[in-house]
Amino acid sequence: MTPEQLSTAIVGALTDLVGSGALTLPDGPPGTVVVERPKSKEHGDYATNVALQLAKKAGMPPRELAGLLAERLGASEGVASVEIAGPGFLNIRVEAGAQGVLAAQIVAAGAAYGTNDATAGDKVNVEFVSANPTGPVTIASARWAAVGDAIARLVEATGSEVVREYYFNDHGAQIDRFARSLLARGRGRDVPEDGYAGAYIDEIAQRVLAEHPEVKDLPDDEAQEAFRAHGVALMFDEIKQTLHTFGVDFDVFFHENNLHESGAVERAIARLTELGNTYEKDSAVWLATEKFGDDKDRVIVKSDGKGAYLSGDLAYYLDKRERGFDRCLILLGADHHGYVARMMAMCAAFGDRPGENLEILIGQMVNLLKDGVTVRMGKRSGNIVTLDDLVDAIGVDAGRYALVRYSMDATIDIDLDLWARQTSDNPVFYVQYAHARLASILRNAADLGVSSGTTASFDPSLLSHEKEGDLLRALAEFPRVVTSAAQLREPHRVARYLEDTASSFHKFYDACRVLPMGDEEPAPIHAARLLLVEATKTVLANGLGMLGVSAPDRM
RNA sequence: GCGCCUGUAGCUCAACGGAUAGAGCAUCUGACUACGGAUCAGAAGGUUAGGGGUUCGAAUCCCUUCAGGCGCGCCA
Repeated sequence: MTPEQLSTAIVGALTDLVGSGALTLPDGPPGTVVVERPKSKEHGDYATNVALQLAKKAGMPPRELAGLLAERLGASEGVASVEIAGPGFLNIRVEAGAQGVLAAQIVAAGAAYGTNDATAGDKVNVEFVSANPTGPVTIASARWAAVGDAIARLVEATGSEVVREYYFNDHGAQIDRFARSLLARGRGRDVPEDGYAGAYIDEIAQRVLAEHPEVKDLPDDEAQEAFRAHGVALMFDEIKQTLHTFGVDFDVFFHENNLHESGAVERAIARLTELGNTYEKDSAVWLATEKFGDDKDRVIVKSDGKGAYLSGDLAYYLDKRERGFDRCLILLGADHHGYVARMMAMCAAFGDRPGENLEILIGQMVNLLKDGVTVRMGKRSGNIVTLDDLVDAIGVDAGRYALVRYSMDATIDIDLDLWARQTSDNPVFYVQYAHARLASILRNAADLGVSSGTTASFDPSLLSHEKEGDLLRALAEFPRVVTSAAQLREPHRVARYLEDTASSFHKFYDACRVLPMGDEEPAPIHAARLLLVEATKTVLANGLGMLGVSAPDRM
């Protein structure tokens, strides 16, 4: 008996009540009902607050409505008891057998358990990282790499077609500064005032010279262009490699230059003009964003005739839409939050729906603590902590998990010294350990010749121990956790869920012997528990997979 | 000055508007001659920054004060 099945049963009960005239609901019964796993066991296996929600509409005191429902629901198959509690909660207990079958269902579903097709047919573009190729991937970008990829995996798990995209900004003043810095270092001069410092600039300059010796003899202006082209290429390869090592692979690397060279920018502006949302003032072209909720209108073509920064994003957004994406997600750091209003206004100016066709997710910053002190970081200052550093220090799994475990709304402090210790302070070990332990039980079972048997021989009612029930209920929760995490774009919910489930497993393990001891003959209870072990392993592996974290069989 | 985010246990953080606000770490007390003790059982720890409001019910929504972070260019 899963929460979904209970929900269906409750809706059925409501429909019956309305049909029999015992209940009046102006809007009819709801399509689904929230069934939750109560925090306290005294509140049953599952609980629902429907009676509280519907009381007002039904014109009936909540407890009375709850009473009607309890009567109907109590007669349902698989339901052991229903109690009315507090202001009108329904506390439901489920029969062990009805709950235990879930173990077999999970094992049968395998890697598919937890996935659904709720958003099937949606084409979703997830743009993240998109750091300028003027330096290595920093720890700040690392957060978006981990979170963006996890969101992509989650959205895929709910049935959408997802493209991971990186917007490669190879056009503009930042790149000019980068090129000038390379030239300076390549010629043994100090970097310009507004240039990029940092040892990596030297390295890149030397590599460019080593790979392209002819650059050495070019005049400054030509050499600078050569440094720009080769330097950007080198930097970009490095970024791709870093992200790949981190388990993040993009489907599309979109070059900003394309937009400028293909006339896409002009086309986007023409489209907005057609829609009556641009105007000229002070010999510049403006986009009327204020009427779509922005603080003020924005320049898109400067008075010198050059496109303003926003013009590239106009064209880029239009391009994504023309490529058929229903939903465009963009992950940005909090230092770009000021950009959201104008982007949303731009979306509306195209006649699209902000929040639906365009979703901008703002994540707060990552602070680093070294020796208990916040490390101040900046590419320009050359004081950089990179994603590679993070991976070197704590590995890919711990790194990804640490970055994905927290709500994006929270700034996080990563204590490098602590994480570098690789102790079990990191909750990922707790989850991975549970998985390894599960794998170990299955190995031992194979050695002992114990098998979980076939679904036919599996007796779900044997899984009647309190800890088995707790674990089964945790496992039943997984699909809903995935769905809500995907909808809310909050992968940290999956991480928290996995920790919770791992905990339920460890408690079960402590209380319930899975394999026969000594000369004991294998009995149906061993087979049933072994199936529960397999089901748990499946859930942990699937969940970790959605976060891009490995599920090791041994540690 | 305006905008966005945050403020929850000693620390790091959870909690679709739900019941007694939960985990981990740290602290204290217990459990290993059998499936991985990287575990488990228990204790202690809170005026959810302060103050109003909305309702059956608020950490969550609204108003306000305070504190911190990040932004507010015809820069990119």
